[in-house]
Amino acid sequence: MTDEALGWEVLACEGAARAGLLRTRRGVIETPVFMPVGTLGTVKGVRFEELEAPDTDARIILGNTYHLWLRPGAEVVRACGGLHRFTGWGRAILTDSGGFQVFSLAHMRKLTEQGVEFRSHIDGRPCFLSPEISMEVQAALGSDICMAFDECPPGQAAHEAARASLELTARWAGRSHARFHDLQREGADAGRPANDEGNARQALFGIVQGATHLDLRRESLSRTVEVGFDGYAIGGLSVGEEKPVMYEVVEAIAPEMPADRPRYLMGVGTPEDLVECVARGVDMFDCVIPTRNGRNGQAFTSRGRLNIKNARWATDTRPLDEACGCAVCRRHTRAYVRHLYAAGEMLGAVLLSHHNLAFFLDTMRRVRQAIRSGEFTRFRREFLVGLGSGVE
RNA sequence: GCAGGGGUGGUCGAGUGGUUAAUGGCACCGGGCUGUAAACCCGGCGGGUUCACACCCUACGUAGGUUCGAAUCCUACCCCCUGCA
Repeated sequence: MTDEALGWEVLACEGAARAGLLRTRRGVIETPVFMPVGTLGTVKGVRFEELEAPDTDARIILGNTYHLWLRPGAEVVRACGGLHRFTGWGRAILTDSGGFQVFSLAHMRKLTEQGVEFRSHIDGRPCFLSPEISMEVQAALGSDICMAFDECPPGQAAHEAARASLELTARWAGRSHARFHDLQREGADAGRPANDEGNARQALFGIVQGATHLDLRRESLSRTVEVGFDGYAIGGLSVGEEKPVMYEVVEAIAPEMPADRPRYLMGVGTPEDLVECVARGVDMFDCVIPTRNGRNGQAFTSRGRLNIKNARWATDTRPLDEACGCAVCRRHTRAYVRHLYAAGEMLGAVLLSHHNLAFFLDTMRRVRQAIRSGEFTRFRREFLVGLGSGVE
């Protein structure tokens, strides 16, 4: 077992922005990177072939502990050889720990020091998730990057509540770390690549909380770093706080995160958020927006958002985004996609999801290239102007 | 021809004397969605004036009538469906 689960190298910086290489046991990932969300072992509406195609070329996707734990169950995935073999996705996978569900399912869970008791959103039966169980599930899934089990408080959490939450998250970070490394030593990791010469273990990221309170964020950061992780994430943003506040927190905290580790901003964001947070020092992102909004009829374009449901596109024979070279934009018109969507045809949602992911991933490619060539400042300015120009 | 049933807003369909511009569904129009309880949720939806409160028109097959008041009751007519001839 190699000591380092991940390789991390910064290739270029511009201001706080950095372009780097993240070496996982399943391939090299150029950063800044956007990770499509595939909660249940599927990036909804998009086949793996399409995620691997040049116009998209996703190098790493997400899976979710909570959802896969409930269905089909960790042991089913383990019995099938881990999440990669189970799904047929051979590139890297990062699994979230279930911490976000502590927030998103807040009204149907009970929080204790030991862990969280959820009522299953599927059938209502009680299910207990803890740092240890989350690590066990993630080992069974065999993801390449695991996340510590955290508590994600609402963005508006007051100082006192945010402190209590942060401290619980810090204790859970220690427990996650301990159980994770025991499991690695025990060989519980179901996802070791067949051709893995280095016999690399899974990686584990810690999560910084503290809501919008910078003193708490700094404290959370130092306590998380104290535990020692392969990478560090900012959690608990884009969960109800105002956008300028989110940018402030990222701007203050990201540059203070260990420079020799990747920095991951969880759950963010819109195209604008990606560029703005890269500018503030973030390397990794994930968000459901491109797929969820795609399924709900919205296309992201270089000129802003386009609601395909709008009557104005009924006979528009242009692609979703005239500046986009994705497979959908090369072949289909707004009129056709709108027709599919209006008719309730699943292909409408599929095409929008594909385009949105291609747009997000292409944006990140351009971001990386801009940083490497020292033109990120200009890129950022022009990109934002483009987004604000409006779809005609 | 006789008997019975029925004609309601873009559409299907409630409503059988008084908060009825008229319940619902669909269609249509618009908005939202940030570590996915989401192919979901919310709003609008006769016309006109008004920023708005509000007001004015026009509406339940057609034309009359009864009534303080009618989509609802009465009469005639038109049309549709079912059964019998």
